[in-house]
This record gives sequence, structure tokens and C-alpha cells, in this order.
Amino acid sequence: MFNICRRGPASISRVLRTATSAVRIPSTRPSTLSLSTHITHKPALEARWLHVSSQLRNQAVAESQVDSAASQEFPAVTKFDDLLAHKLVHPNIVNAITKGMGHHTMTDVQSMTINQALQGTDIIAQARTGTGKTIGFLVPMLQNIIRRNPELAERKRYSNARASDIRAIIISPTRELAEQIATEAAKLCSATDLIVQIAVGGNSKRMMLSKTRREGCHILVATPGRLYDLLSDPYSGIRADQLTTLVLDEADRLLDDGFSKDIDEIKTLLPDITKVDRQTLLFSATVPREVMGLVKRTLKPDFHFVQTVKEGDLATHQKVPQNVVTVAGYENLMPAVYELCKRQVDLAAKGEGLPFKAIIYFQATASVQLAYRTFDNLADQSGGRFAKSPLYPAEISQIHGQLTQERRTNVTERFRRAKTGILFSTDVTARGMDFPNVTHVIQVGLPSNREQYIHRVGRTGRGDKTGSAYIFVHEAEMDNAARTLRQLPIKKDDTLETAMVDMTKDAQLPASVAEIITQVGLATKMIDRDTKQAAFMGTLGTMKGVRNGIDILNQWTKYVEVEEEAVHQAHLVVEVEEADLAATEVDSAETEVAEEDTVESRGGGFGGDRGGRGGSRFGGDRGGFGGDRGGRGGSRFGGDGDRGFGGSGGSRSGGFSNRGRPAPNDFNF
DNA sequence: AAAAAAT
Repeated sequence: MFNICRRGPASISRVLRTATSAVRIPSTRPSTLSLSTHITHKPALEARWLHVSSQLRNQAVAESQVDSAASQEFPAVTKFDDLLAHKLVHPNIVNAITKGMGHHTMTDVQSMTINQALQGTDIIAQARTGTGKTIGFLVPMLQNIIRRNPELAERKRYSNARASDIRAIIISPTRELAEQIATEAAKLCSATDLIVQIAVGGNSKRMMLSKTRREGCHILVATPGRLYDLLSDPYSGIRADQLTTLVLDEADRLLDDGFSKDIDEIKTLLPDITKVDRQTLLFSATVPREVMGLVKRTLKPDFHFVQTVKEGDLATHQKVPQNVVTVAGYENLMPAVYELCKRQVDLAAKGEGLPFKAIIYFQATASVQLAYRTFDNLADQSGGRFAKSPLYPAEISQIHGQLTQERRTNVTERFRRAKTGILFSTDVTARGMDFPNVTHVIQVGLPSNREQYIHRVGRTGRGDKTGSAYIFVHEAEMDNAARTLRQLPIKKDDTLETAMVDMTKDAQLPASVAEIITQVGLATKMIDRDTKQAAFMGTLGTMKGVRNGIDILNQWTKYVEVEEEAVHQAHLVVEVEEADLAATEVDSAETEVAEEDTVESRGGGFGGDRGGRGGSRFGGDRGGFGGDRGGRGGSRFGGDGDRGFGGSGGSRSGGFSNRGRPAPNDFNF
């Protein structure tokens, strides 16, 4: 059993005890005391949990001095140059970091993981977004290869690298992240003989293979599908018989439902770990307890859990203010998001604040497409086709899995370099991607889970930069939001005029609001019906457990055109759900009590496997869909008039309706 | 039910 607990003050001391037993500070520690993480490599029967938060660190230092003399010590390493002084890492790698990339002081996670992983132990490391995890695993990984083959550290005129000599494999959940990691790895290897290759889907397999056969490969960065494809193909020539390191970046994602099977299958194609010893490194900003069972099965029993985020501490940055904007209807979403963007672009134009660079996240690809086209159309108003966008100079772009890989790569590169711009995105870019100087992360609707929220927010405020985050949520989804995002420091923002207005009563709107609504309305009207309908269906798929979901969709169809057939399908989905919910209502109430119980009694930690994932995050408190409401009211959006779900105006079937219930205004997220 | 990932 491990001593770990995810929340509550009671767990802190427990954590402290385990932390102090594992963190040793030598008597000769530097006076800076910054992050003297000296980890003994004494044989461990259990995993050790290392926590380095500022409070804990000081106590750990104070307490561990007592027995530090008895422990085997490792030199303090908080600067990359220290790795040279102590001959821990080859100069050709260290210099690439210090002279080539300009990094000198290590971040917490780098100091912790480099020290620890150089000793060969398996590691799971959790550290906040944008704190340099990539270098944290690359350095020990490369050094451990060089230790076995010192000749690889020197650049030679003729390399005799082969495609069958892979020493390290890094797996990433997305192609763009794999590219980014490979680029970073290549920089670190630039003065060595180590060869980095990339294996991702969407690219020509044949081209990749011929390049790899020609140049050889020591480090392979890959996404799961293509990696499996290559390893299982006896004619690919790709072999990893001497694999020393396996890295899973965004580990919790890769061990999650969709991916974990792929990872298991890939492991069957790697050399038997009892014959070829291999180090496994897992990295992520989030490690939800649901995956800990899988983590334990993935790592050796004496693995170390390096956490630079204290138990119960936030995985988000203090320096990134987080805001929630409540909207009255889905039709308010685009106007409100536009209002925010326009405000920031105007501020930047006046020299107040940084150039506006934002990523706007949606749950569905179709929603990204609709929003992207809407914003793109804003440029075409009032001045013909060559009119300047009201958001100029911010460039509008979109990215999602529906684009060709070529487009995805282009958009990524362009947005990386952009000083200002707006990128509409699905969760493809949510994890790991490093777009410099993103000032705003804007989420439209709820993310699939808490972890995705954290990773999306993590696209801003990277390194020493700041940024801010917004999430737009429909009134009726606030209960779900509060549950999913509990304990996060999210403040209510009500500075956007278009968020809560009743758009059906446009006659009474103030001029500034009316203008935005008119502009967005016209831009929406220009979009083809298929795009709108796809967005409608995509949104429908995310509406599980939303109170009055049918009302919301009904209202929205006045602004996005939808075929009768789609309306019919929506009806069916909602009806099935309603019946489903009614049946499980009692059930889920009981489950919730049980779940609460588990959390409390979890104090002593969790042994064993939780028996799989899939516990609904939206469990319990479900309102079901109440009543129907005939569509009424012309709008600036035009649409096709009333496309409501054949409701008989006003009559409500009641039941689970939350009308009249006060909107939650205490955001104890 | 959505996204991502192999052809």
C-alpha cells in the first residue's frame, strides 16, 4: 500500500513523512537551498513519493539533515552546468542546452527527474504545464544511452547508425506533439552521433522508412498507431532489440481508455524486459488517481513518483487568472467570444497589453469549423470581399483531426510564429503543445474532463510568461461545470455585454451589443447549412446530463439551420436519454453516496487496480430534459424562422426542470 | 457522445 492521498489536510503530514524519508540533503548542500534534491538510490521495496513544493521542501530539508550523513549522497544539481562539474552528463548534451538553447537554471521538475532518472529507476513525474518536462526526460534518456555507448556522444564524419539500433522510444498522444518533442531531441543531440527519427500517422510511411534506413535511428518519437505498425512489420527494418528507455509523454492520456490497449500491444513488440533491462519514464501535468493502477503495472515496483505539485495543490498556475462566463443560450456564445476577442485586439492596438494571441477550444470538430467560418466571415462585411477583418491584425486559423496532416503542420508552424492570432482548435492541441506567447486560452463549453481543462489552460502562462483563461458555459451547464472544475480558482466574469442578453428581444438592446449581434448574425448566415447542422449534431453529443438540454437546442436552432431529419434525430437521442436517466436516477444517487465514501476512506491510499476507468464524471445529479418550448421570435440571425422541436408554445412538461431555481453564484470550483 | 490515433 502506498501512502498517498489526493486531498485534505490530513494527507499532508502523511505525504511529508514519506517525502522526508526519500529526500536526502547532503551536509554540503549549497547555501542557496533552492532545490537541493538529492535522492539516495537505496534499494526500495516500495515506491517513494517525492513532493517538492515550497513548504514541504523546507521541512524536508530540516528533517532530513538529521540522517543525511548515513545516506549515500549525490551532488546538488540545480544548474545545467552542474551536470558538467559532476560529470553526470556529457558536455555535448549540456552545451546544447546552455549554449545552444540558453537554458541555465533547471526547473523543479528538471532537477528532480534528471537526478533521479540518471540512476536508472523508473519514474512517473508530475509537474505543471510549461515547466520543461521534455528536457526533464530527454537528458537522462540520452545520457543513459551514451553511458552504454560512449562513442555515440561524439559527432563523427561517417555515422554507422542503423534503423535496427533504436535505444529509446518516446510515445506521444498526438502527431504535432511528437514533432515538437523530436525537434527538441534533435537540438540536444546536435553535437552527438545520436539520430532522432519520427514516426507518426498522416505522413508517408515509405518516406519515413527510407529516411530512417538511410540515416539510422537511436531515438524514435512516435504516435501509437504508426509505432505499432512499424514494429509489427517484419520488413520495416525498424527494431529496438537494445531498448534502454521507454517514455510515455502525457502518460495519463496514453494510459487512458482509448490508448492503453495500443500501449499494451506495443509493449508486446518490445524486447522482454527481463532480458533487456529497460527504464520507463512517465510524464504529465495531471495524474488522476484512476490511472494509478495502470501506472503501477507499467513501471517497476521500485518506481519513484516525482511530484513538483503538492498533494491537493492546483495543477494550474497561480499566475494565470481563470474566468467563467455564463451565457443565456448557445446563440450567445459566438457574440460573447467575439466581444472578448475584439476587446483584447482593440486594447493591444492602443498599446495596452500584449498582442492578442488566443486558442479557442471546442469539444467537437464540427463546432470548431462553424466558429472558424463565422470569424472568418466577419472580415467580409461592410466593405466587400477585400474588407479588413475587425480583428485585424489577428489572423484566424483552425486545427483539428479532419484536416490533412500537411495543413495541420502548416497551421501549427504558422501559429507558433504568429505574434497575434486566433486559433480555433479541438483537443488536438490541448496537451504539450508549446505555442510561444499565447495570451488567452478560451474554452467554449465544458471540456471532456478536468484534466483536459487543465491542459488546455496550460497552453498559456508557459515558462516565465503570464496569460489568462476563460471558459464559456451555458447557465444550465453550471452545475456540471462546478462538479467537473471543483476546487479550481475560477472567478465569474460578467463584463461581456452579449453573454446574457435575450437575443430574441433585439429591439431593446444597447447599440454596442446590437452591433456585435448583427455582425455575428450576418457572418453566421453566410455559412452553409451542412456546417451548421454538423455543429448541431456534434453539440448534441456533448449534452448528456444537461438540464433542459432540449430547450437549449430548440432555442439554438433559430440561429443555426438544421434539417428536419437532424431535429428528429435529436429528439430520439433526447428521448432515449430521458428514459435512461429516469431509470438510473435512483441508482446514481446511491452511487454518489458510495463514491463520496470511497474518497473519504481513501486516506490510506489506494492499493490495487480500481478495476478500470469510465466512472462517469457527470454522475449523479442529472436533471433530464424537461418540457418543450415552441420556437418563437425572429432574430438577426435570420435562420429559417421557427425550427423548434414541434413544441406547443409554452407548455412545459415540468418534472426535472430547473426553471426558477436560483443560478449558482458561489463558484466554489 | 466527442476527440485523438494506422492504411
